[in-house]
Amino acid sequence: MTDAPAARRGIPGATVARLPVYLRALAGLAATGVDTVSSEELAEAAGVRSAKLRKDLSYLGSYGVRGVGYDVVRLREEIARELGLQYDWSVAIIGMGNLGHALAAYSGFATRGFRVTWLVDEDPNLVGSRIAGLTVIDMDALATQPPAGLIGVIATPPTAAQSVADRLVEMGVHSILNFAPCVLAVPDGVEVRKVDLATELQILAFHEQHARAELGPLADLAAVEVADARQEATS
Amino acid sequence: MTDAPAARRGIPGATVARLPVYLRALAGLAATGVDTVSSEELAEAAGVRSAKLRKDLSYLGSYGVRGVGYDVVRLREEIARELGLQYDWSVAIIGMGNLGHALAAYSGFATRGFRVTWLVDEDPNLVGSRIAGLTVIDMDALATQPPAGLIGVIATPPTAAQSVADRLVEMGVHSILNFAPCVLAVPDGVEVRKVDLATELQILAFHEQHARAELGPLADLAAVEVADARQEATS
DNA sequence: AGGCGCTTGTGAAGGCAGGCACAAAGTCGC
DNA sequence: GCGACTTTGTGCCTGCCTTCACAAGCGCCT
Ligand SMILES: NC(=O)c1ccc[n+]([C@@H]2O[C@H](COP(=O)([O-])OP(=O)(O)OC[C@H]3O[C@@H](n4cnc5c(N)ncnc54)[C@H](O)[C@@H]3O)[C@@H](O)[C@H]2O)c1
Ligand SMILES: NC(=O)c1ccc[n+]([C@@H]2O[C@H](COP(=O)([O-])OP(=O)(O)OC[C@H]3O[C@@H](n4cnc5c(N)ncnc54)[C@H](O)[C@@H]3O)[C@@H](O)[C@H]2O)c1
Repeated sequence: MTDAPAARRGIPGATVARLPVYLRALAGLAATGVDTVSSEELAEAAGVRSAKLRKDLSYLGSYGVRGVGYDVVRLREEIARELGLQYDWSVAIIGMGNLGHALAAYSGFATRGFRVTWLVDEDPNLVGSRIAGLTVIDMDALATQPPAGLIGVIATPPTAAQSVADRLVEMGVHSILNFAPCVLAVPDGVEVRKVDLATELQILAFHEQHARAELGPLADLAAVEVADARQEATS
Repeated sequence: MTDAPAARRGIPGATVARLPVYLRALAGLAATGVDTVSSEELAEAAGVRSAKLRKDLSYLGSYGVRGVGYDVVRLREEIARELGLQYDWSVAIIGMGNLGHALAAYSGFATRGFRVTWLVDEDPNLVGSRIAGLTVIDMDALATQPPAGLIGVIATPPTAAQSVADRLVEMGVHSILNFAPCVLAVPDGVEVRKVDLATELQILAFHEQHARAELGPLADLAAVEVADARQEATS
């Protein structure tokens, strides 16, 4: 914006998704006292190719020095600024079941520019109780003070996820992280990202099955066969 | 393979990643008694464009009927088979902390072709205890019976993740789901997928910042400013 | 039995992302 | 002060993914 002349709009989505990885790699390097890093070294730490890394960083501007590399501290600041981490973003977790509890107790948020500010549930037994130093409230209470820039984390059962999302959108939230295994319909301008365990495992199962098929055409499928014998064998 | 003449190799990765979503949408439709669905309807339920859906399904073969649509039951079977879900895959969760507990207690696995079979930790206080009906063991015990087709889920702190991954690879595992925020180095042929909270939030923060910038050039940044006043204001 | 309308499956085109390779640019040593 | 070495930034090319658009195919209705 006004204070970032080099930051042109239109950073590719794929690049944005990798910036946090670079940021973490840089944090690791900084912790070991390194103060300058080449694209080759940083790429190695981030698990990408160096050409890709350089192209990604070039979208932020020219913060490298040819023949030397990147200044670790400087690059961290630039990436963090690009991601908007110069602010502490508020996070509301909706649904304080097994997963919600684990998330609330997780310390990894605070260390990275995020502050869990609200814990929400609809269960009367939970509302009012204290978890990880916060008092659980209900959606109505959250709606009374909807801060701009709030990020909503949905950890309710899938059946409730859409209605929760609707209420969040209603109160002006336009960034949602969804743990419920379902598709959320939201208006344009609202960004939903999903974390889906079952999907990830199924993708792994696909690769596992194919890796196996390649090792041997009829390799023994040691995975437990499904108990209920299926009648139609072939089709 | 032998019983699937239509299943040609080389399904694009992007398509594989969407198949689980289609599968879930189909399950929802089947539950409501629908027995035939058009690409338009299914695409709507899955949150994608109908053309994309049709192209994705075409990689599996021609299971649709022109002028009618797809048979819900049949399509579910075909997708499930392609993903390798005719088997129950064994899952080992390594690291029984906050997250590991939540995962072990999660019922969403079993219902989708996955069976949590081993819970692993190195903490002597945890090894031997029972969680969600299973006895926690250590890595050595897991290594004595490494079943082919095992999927490893890493839920340890990031510092331990690489060594855990190494041991899993050693015992023949080549599908890993990593919850620890770090990059894992593995040999070719081993598939690692990561679930990374902090990354997802940071990506959301990026979009949040830009959505805000578009609404008004100098819109009020209501997000709490970082407490430690930063000396260098602009650059 | 034949036409009509609906939906699939897919060729073609456009866009985006990844990788290669090298010129530009800056540093270090002498 | 200059040359040689190192590393960045980027133009180009290749391949994958997405979207469009339509012909082929199927069932239903008359
Ligand atoms: N637990 C896991 O490891 C895990 C893993 C992957 C995905 N998930 C998904 O995460 C979600 C939560 O999982 P969980 O195990 O914590 O479930 P849970 O049943 O333990 O907790 C759900 C919580 O949401 C609350 N809730 C329900 N409707 C609500 C509403 N309308 N508004 C506010 N709160 C509401 C309930 O009171 C309950 O406390 C589920 O969708 C699940 O599929 C969980
Ligand atoms: N809790 C969350 O909500 C959450 C969210 C996102 C990411 N994560 C990540 O998931 C991981 C686990 O988080 P957590 O909150 O459960 O941590 P935790 O500290 O509660 O649990 C870690 C567990 O791993 C075990 N462990 C450590 N080293 C081990 C080894 N070498 N072999 C086997 N077990 C070992 C420990 O004994 C402990 O029980 C962390 O990397 C964390 O960053 C957690």
